[in-house]
Amino acid sequence: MPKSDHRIRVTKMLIRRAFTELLRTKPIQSISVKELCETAGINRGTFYAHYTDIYDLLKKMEEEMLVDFQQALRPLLEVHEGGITPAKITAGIFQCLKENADICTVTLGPFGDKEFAARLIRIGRDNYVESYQRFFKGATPRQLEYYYAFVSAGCIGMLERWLAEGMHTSAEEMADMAEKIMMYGIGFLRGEEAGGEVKADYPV
Amino acid sequence: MPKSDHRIRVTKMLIRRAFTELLRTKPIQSISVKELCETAGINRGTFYAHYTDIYDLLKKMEEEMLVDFQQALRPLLEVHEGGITPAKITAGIFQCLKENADICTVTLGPFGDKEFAARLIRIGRDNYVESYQRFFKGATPRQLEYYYAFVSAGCIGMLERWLAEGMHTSAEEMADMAEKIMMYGIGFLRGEEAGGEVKADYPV
DNA sequence: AACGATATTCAACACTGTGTTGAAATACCT
DNA sequence: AGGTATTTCAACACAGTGTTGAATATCGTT
Repeated sequence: MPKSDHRIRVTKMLIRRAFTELLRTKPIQSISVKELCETAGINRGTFYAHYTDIYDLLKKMEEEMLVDFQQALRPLLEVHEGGITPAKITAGIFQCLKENADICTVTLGPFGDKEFAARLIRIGRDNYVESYQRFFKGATPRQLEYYYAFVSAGCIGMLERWLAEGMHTSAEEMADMAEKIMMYGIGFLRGEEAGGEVKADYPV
Repeated sequence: MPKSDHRIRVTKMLIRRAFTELLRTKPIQSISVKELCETAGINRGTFYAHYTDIYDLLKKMEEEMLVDFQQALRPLLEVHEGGITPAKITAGIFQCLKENADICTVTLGPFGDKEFAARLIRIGRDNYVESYQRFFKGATPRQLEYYYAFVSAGCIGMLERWLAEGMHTSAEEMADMAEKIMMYGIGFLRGEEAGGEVKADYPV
């Protein structure tokens, strides 16, 4: 039982390549199935054999990326109490995004899909929030909500800028910056490394 | 010379009302001009007399919102050195968004437009970045870039959550939270009000 | 109130893209 | 090499697009 026919893989590869190529020049809403198939060099009927429409294609591509994303995070999260710092987790995230740059530059780019970013955020959410909650009992749930809304969107914003600039900075350095901004806010710009209490109290 | 015919205003109002109504139920990409005109109760030809397509309509609605946005910010920015705190500016921003909730819930919502959020960010950018640069000479330009990318996206993220929750929190409180997160990072959750040096050194 | 000007309606048009069909051709895997 | 699965191809009905011109309704002004 051939899990994946060679022809199918080729077809899907052609479709996806053509799709990302088109997305570099125009927003998704003005890409038609017809045009996509012509640039991919495949028959239109073949497209419909695999996807229902353009947005279905996008969704499935994102899906596969998110599987990678989850897999990249899992080993980091499993140890959890075994000396893994939040910085390392964050670095792992950036690294994973870097490895999937071709898709991410599109889905996180100016013509990208908001929902995709939202899902990236949601994946991180459950892992981070509970750690926070344990260590900041004084904070109200609403404050926690908004803090997470802020920093998650903030990380996405950094990621977008990073991708837009060709990812010259290393994943580790990006993670380090993100971590520090989350920890110290604007203190980050003052090279505030030894934050004292705040850092010490943060879950390891 | 009548600057705006009464009929035109009525037509545009009907179109926009129908548009936001439809956007509450389905993503923009599956709204056709035909359907829009039917729910608006106007002729399809009339739509094309004012807009070229659905996205043109969205763009023009966003445009008007951004004019409001700019106007709401200008008085705050003009004084600039006269005792206006960043907190007040931020509160003004949240207030403006709240007044344009009908459009913003759409353009910043899950089916919304990334470019719109990006433009909101860009408007704030020029005003904030130079203030930062003046006071944080130790920071590299890249650090400034990424710090701004982080906090601007962070604010948008908070805004989105705020809109999604029906804006029950006051604009002032939102601004206060945003401000503190930007200043103290996670220290915000520990009720860190008297940040000492950091706050004192921050531009007024 | 009546005017010219302007906006909207309406029906019709050609056109593009959609999504599906069945049969033929092609490539796959064992 | 053979049976199977995939792709191709032409054709189809269908829905939405964007534009047209003439008729109608509404406007601002005198």
